[in-house]
Amino acid sequence: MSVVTRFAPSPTGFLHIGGARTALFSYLYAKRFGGKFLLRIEDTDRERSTQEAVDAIFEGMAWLGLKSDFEEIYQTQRFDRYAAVIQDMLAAGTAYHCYASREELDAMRAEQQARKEKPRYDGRWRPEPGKVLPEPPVGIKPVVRFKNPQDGEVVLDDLIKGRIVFASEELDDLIIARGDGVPTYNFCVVVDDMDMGITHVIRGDDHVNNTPRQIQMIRALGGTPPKYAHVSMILGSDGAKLSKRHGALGVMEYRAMGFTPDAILNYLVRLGWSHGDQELFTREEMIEKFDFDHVSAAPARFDMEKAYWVSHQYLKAVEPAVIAPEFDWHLRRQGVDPANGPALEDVIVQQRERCRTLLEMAEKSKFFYAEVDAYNEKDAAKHLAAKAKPVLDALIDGLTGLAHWQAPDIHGVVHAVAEQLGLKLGDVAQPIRVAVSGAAVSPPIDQTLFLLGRTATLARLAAAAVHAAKAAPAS
RNA sequence: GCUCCUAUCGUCUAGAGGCCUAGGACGGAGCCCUCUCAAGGCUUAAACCCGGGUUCGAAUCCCGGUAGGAGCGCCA
Repeated sequence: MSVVTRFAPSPTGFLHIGGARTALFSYLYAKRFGGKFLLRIEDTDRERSTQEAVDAIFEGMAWLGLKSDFEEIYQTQRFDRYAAVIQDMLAAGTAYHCYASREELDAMRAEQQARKEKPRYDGRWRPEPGKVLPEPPVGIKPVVRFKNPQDGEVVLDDLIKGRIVFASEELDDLIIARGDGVPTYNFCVVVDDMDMGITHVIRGDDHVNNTPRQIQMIRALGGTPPKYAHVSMILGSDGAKLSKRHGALGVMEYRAMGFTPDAILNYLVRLGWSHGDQELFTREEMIEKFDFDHVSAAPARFDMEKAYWVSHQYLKAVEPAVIAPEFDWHLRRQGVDPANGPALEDVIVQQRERCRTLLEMAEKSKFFYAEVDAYNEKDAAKHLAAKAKPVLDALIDGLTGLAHWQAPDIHGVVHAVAEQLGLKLGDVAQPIRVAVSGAAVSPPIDQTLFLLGRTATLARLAAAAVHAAKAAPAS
């Protein structure tokens, strides 16, 4: 049987990092076995579901490159099917009407908690042989409850957590259709997973306690339960649960931070999963090697430092052309036009070993595409003081006459100036850096000038010379 | 409260009874290299939650604590 997995978010917010990891695991597992992966929108709660959230989820999945093998499915478009199944269950006696009001149920739960019991439905409308049910009150629309078998136990052989056994009597009769007829989550999931031939349900471990009831429903419907893998959640770096108030970020925010999709995926796949000592995986390797045997059952903390390291490894390893579009996106976001300067690929090659993210790279590369509007104060004070004037003049002189604007030739001029003035290379290179980039950090100076081009270089050196001439003599 | 889950360096993890003097990676510290920042190379500190068992032998198996977490809706 071919593997079919699904990612089934409810559209109540952006695609967060934990959801992205669950989606990734589902995707990888399906691909590993040549199966299918599908995306299903669980939007039965119309109060909380929004179109913006649906769009945000699609956007996040698309950016990560986790493509569904089918057209997206919306539960709200399957109401007819759910209604038919509920009718069947009512007819078969595996579900029943319950007329208890919300107030009645609230009171029941309050009493149970006062008695230090687990709050649960007490079965007051559950039909049993020989039991006399109350007369249905008029004017009340009943909910439909699943009649959960109360004998024996339900065994869940979880691919990550191992065997978990639940006593059936712990499972109360959950509502599968509201008073207005709208079906509920636990029921829709069961019907959908059966209808769609889902073989492996991979989801957050906040669902383990739902699983035995879902298994019971599947059995009541005559189906065979799929395999389950409950993935632990991701914690913040302080070990606290990630929430909207506390550090929970949508995947698109990681884009804004300068991560590439592959880097995020690589970081996430190693969060809770391992393959020996291997840290870096291409997408193909992830697919080839991912398995649940090595997924940790314990929650893991999101470590930004390690994520940055993974990001850096990707920037250094990947073909520059692959990340050029994303780099372009960041430069434009920084307000510069990438057309006004050297080819992005060339800049990437020079910058990537000193940048952990594309955001950082864009910030450090702006000067290639826009004028330097202000010098870093400290750097200018140090390197563009009066004593820099002769250095800059000599450089302008040497570079103006340069026959070929190539890195080795530029390198030659810089060395010659240093020698001629009896200075160390750094004493020449640093004033140039500040002059052309505005600050004292840049790629190797010959590469920097080569990429910047002769015209811009000379103009910026000249401006710096003016600045140095006006500067107070070095103390 | 009840049910369920989890527990190895600060963090992510390797570990399937002897290969463990507990390995790798991030981060930290130090040194080397160096035109800046990096990158790179080398070195280094750092962990089996506690207590009982089982066994010739336990990080690994069992039991009990402890500490975290999840769930207990006409939410998903």
